Amino acid sequence: MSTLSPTARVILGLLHLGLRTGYEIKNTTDISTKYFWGASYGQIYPELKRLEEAGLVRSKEEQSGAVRRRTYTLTPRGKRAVREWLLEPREFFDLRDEGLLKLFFGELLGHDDLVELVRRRRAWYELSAREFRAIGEELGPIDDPSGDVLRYGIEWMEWGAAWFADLEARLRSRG
Amino acid sequence: MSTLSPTARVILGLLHLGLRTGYEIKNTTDISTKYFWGASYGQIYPELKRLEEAGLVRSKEEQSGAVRRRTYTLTPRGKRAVREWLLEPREFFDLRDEGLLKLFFGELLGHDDLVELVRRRRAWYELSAREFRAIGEELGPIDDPSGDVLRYGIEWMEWGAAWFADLEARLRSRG
DNA sequence: CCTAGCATGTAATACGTTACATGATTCA
DNA sequence: TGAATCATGTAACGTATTACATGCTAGG
Repeated sequence: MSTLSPTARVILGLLHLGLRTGYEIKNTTDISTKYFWGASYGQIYPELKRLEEAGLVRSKEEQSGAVRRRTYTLTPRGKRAVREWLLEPREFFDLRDEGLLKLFFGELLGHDDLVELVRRRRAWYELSAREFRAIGEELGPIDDPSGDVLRYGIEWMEWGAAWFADLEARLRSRG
Repeated sequence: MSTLSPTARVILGLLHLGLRTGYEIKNTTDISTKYFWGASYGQIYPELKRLEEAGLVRSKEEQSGAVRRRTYTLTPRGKRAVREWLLEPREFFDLRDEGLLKLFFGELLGHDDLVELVRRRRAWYELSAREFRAIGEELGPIDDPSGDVLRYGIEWMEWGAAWFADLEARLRSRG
């Protein structure tokens, strides 16, 4: 991996884009990177603390009324760390896909149960495609790389739905 | 998830297919499920112990010459647990894809570095497709669901290569 | 007044990899 | 004889989720 912890990568990137608090970071990941790079409060807040100790971010306690919040900004070293990370030529990739695992063991299932498994997976791709399209419609057209990521998500899900629809048809005819 | 731990799922499934030792399980996952459901020795051996305590597997110490090995078989309860798991209508899905995360932050990169990121990813899809095809050629035609998983892997990688080739072309023309 | 949202944080627990330790056997 | 492969296992460490605890504010 990188010297930056997994959660640090998404935190620093989002701070670079202008986000300011742990809460904002969590909300943003939940509607954007969640599908390929999740982050939870239990990682975000401790990580922000560690990043400040390491000198990559600086924080300021803000008091607007009785609401206390801590806003973060990148230090020059933090910005450099983001750029260096983005330029590293190795990318971590990890997938845990229980649907594929069940399909791998599909010969342990009867024909109907196998078809049902495949049908359910097709439906899941279709649902995800719809969800991603809804996000796209809410955000409007995005002409930058983050828009490409969303388009990738939509088209991947559409491709997967078609692939599993085809498998489903083949299994039914094998029936 | 399921009541079965993640690693228990692949272990029990492989025992059901006839594998017998922790070592065999590790070797098999390394050339098959690794890409979507990994397992390491540090999980496999302790998990086999736990599964025996739970009564899902039974083990036997075998001594052929001076080689000591412990072979495992499923108990009736173990077989039932596998079937129940396969029939559960929920599948866990988790992805950590650093390439997509970097692309998401692509506006922080200059044009050439962004194109290079996309080019590298296309190359990674192509390499993976080749690797999966090589596995397929080594194993020969497989007319069961595990063969479908391999075909899915190959075609997904081919699709991804094409998708990123297209993005690369669009980025170059945006130049 | 009550609910949703803003906002921060920790503790318990689960899950995972890596590196290390050990030793036999097979085959070139 | 030396490398690869068979074979089992643990310790240290990193990373993650979940649930919980706390309290303010805005709007219906």
